[in-house]
Amino acid sequence: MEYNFREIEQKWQRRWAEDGTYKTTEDASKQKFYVLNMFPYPSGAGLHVGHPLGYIASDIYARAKRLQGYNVLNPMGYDAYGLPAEQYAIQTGQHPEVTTVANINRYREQLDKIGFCFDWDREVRTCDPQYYHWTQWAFQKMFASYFCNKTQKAHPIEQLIQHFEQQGTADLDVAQSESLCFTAEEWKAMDEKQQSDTLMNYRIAFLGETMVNWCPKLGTVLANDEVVEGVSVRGGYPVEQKKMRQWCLRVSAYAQRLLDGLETIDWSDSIKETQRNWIGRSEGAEVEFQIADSDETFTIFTTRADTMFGVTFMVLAPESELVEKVTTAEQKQAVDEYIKYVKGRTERERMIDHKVTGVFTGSYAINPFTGEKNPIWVSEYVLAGYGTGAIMAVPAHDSRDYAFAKHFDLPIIPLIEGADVSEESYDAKEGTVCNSPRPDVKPYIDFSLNGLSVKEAIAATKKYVKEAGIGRVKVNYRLRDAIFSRQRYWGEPFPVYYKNGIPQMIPEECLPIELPEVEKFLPTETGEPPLGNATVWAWDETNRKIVENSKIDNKTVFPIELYTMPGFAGSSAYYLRYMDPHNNQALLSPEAANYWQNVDLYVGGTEHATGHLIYSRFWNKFLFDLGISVKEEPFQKLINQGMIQGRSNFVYRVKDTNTFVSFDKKEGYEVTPIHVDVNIVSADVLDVEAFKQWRPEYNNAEFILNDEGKYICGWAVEKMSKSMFNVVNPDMIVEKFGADTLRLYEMFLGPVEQSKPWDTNGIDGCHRFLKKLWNFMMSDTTAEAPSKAELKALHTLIKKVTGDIEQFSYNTSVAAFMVCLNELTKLKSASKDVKETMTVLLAPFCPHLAEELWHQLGHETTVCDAPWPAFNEDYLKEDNVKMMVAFNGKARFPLEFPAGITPAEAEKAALENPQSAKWMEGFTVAKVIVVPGKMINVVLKK
RNA sequence: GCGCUUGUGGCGAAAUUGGUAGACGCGCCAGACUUAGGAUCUGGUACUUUACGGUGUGCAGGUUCGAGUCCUGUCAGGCGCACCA
Repeated sequence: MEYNFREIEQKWQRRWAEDGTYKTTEDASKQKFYVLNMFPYPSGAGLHVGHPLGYIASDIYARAKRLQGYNVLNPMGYDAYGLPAEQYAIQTGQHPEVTTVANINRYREQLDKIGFCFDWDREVRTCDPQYYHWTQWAFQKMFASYFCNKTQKAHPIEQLIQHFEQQGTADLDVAQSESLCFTAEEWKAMDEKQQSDTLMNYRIAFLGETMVNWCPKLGTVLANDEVVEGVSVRGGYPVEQKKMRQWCLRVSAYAQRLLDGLETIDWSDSIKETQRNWIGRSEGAEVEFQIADSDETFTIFTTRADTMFGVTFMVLAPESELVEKVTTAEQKQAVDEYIKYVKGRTERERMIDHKVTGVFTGSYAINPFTGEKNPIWVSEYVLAGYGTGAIMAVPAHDSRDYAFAKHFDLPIIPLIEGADVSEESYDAKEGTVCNSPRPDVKPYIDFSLNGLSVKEAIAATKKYVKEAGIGRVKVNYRLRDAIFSRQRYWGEPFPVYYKNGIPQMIPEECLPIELPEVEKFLPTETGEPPLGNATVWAWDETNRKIVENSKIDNKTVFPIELYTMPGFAGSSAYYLRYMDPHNNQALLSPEAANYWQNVDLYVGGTEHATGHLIYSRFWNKFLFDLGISVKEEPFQKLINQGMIQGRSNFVYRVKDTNTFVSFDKKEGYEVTPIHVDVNIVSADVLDVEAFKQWRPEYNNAEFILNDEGKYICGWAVEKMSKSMFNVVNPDMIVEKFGADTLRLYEMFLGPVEQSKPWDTNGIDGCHRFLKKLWNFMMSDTTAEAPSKAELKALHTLIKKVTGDIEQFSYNTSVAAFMVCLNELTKLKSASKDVKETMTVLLAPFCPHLAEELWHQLGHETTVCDAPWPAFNEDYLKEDNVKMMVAFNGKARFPLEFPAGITPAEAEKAALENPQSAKWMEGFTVAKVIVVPGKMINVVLKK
């Protein structure tokens, strides 16, 4: 009987769907295991062979875990809100929902053909009101919370209000946009609007006036991770900085917890490091400087408190509010011109060339350690958004300050013994401090750092600064608050309306607020976001429902927020929703949360390292503070699958002709390489007839073939994309070889984590293996107990596959299957036990085939519920052991010993062997090292 | 510049604690069966050498009886961050 994969795969896919084989329910008698893939954005192009790589790996893992007795949750869904559908809508008028649903259906069809064990009953779509109900709900909870630095967690905003009523801002240690100072009386005296504005300074979801990445071409703001090198990730359009009133999430409040949490999770070092980088913790000190001839002071942040004696000037960020205050009348014109120049420079220009520019303000600051007057400058190299937007410059020990000092001819004072700063600054944090204070200068204060190491000096200075009351120890983070509004249509609407300019939350019971219909998906003529086109988008406060805009009277009917939420809103807590996807009373029930806890294994690409994976962790921590999520970290183990690149093929057109020359004959011709569809090329040999049909202009193409009469194509590894004609579609592979072959081959290609080019050529080997396996399994079966040799081959496989499952080393598992099958075929094995065990081991990799074989072997139940085979070490033990006898580390000859021989006996036998005499001639034996089961090394001396 | 990561045949790649480098597959070579082969099966295949042998895991050192693996330095590719004080 032939291996008819089409019939087998169709049959079992249908049966699994009918029987609900992969439906998962909470089962307290079993240990849970939650496997999750990053859910896809359903793009119009459909899946290519690269997309399922991670899904296959996690599917194998999920299936193996189920066989090992776990209750496995393996859901799938769609990140359905996104820009491409909206752009398509703008161009064609097609509603994004229509496009999205069509794309989802196509994805589902393609996914179904590969035989995943997803529980589709738990599918979620971020654009479904039943789903975004809880996105809106979480936003409202963040609005109603603030973050306390002492408890390091979120609390209800009412607690903060109470604090204000009792003592104003006294004794307050909370996450905030800016440091405010008012008394309880002042708080009580505020009107409603003032109180609302004040609370925005503390809420976790808040309305803030911030500099945003504005993309004029897309007509929306973008998050930092959506902008690369000054252009948008999607579309590559220029992005500029603009001050706007936006919804923001106070992600920065969680910076320390986001950092600490990394220690508890099982992620790759590189991705953890990327996150640490992104969070950017730096420990330092804030020090206050008095402005000379003025009552004003200002604060700088430094990580090099030890360099206080080397400060020769101060620098303010051009955006700093201090600039105006300190600029003298004589310098005003120069400063204004400079500010104008900086504003004219785009973010991109500033990033590309680091020009040394700046201007003197005319004022001086008094160094609290030396008493010297340091000139205050303004320069674009100081960033307004980090620290205090002001620095003390120590040119001897900071390369940027050094460049600035050299350019403007400012003094440079070295502070480390032996540091040569004539050519460049000495930035290293090591060495012995000197010149602090300088020996030739009368000390200004009774404090010296001379003779200390840099580390000691930093600590000593911090201590002094704190005690003298001129500053404080401070930790700064690079992590910014997330901008949470987008000026788009296709996203979650905010459950917010505006009552006399004060944002109000739509009552929780009225959620979800559904996305309104609009005529046009573009911004309105007045520049409002697309939701400004909606005609039914007003909140009737008394009747608690959405009504026509025409009814807005700002007494009982109010306008609703026109912004929508960004892409990461819906993807931040989707893993929680899978636990209880149909619950319309809560995001999820406490029962579901307690059973499934968090994701045990998360699989996805590295591109989300600083976006989704930060936002999700933040979101989960917030829900954890609320007691909704039961684990502090959402994803315990993370595997990042590599990208599959395309392997493009080229034909070579001879210049000015319609003649194409074979790759191996093109020497001597002037040719233009042209991308050719890889689907009409097999093993780099072009299907000439198909090529003629491919494009009308090639109908009459002529070919210069090679000596074998073939047209050979050139090739290159490139990104898999339509324009390169190198997209390989999984459906085509499934059609030709079957899903099980595709699954096996994708794993056999190499380590899951590694990026690699797709090469259809190698797939034959995997397909051949399955055919051979089929023939072996379908041959006559006996009930006889397997022989020793059979058991050895089998248990070698059990050991290898069981170990590989945990390691994600599936390429070596496939190789082990091949070796095992070869062994068993040679042994003419026909034992039913052996066949059954192999079938179970195969089930995670090739579920359709395994299921068919399982039933052919006489089982009625699904192979998914079979027990995972137990490994027995005894079967691997040999009667005889071959050990290599080596002299001075060089392997010379193998020698056979009975199993269980002692090292001493082996040593004796090796030395007495006649073959050894030849090597030992003229030498004496210095020592003998026996590596049991492997090697006997005889160390010789002259 | 800083951080992470990877360098092994013609190709994709294997190699528990240092212990016969190159498993397995592709490709290639030879053979078998075939009217035929882009089917199937068998054997071979790191390089070099007629052979004995010699050389081999980016490069240069080191530790060791023994190094792909450990240490030091260095080069190259990939990724991330980047005027963060």
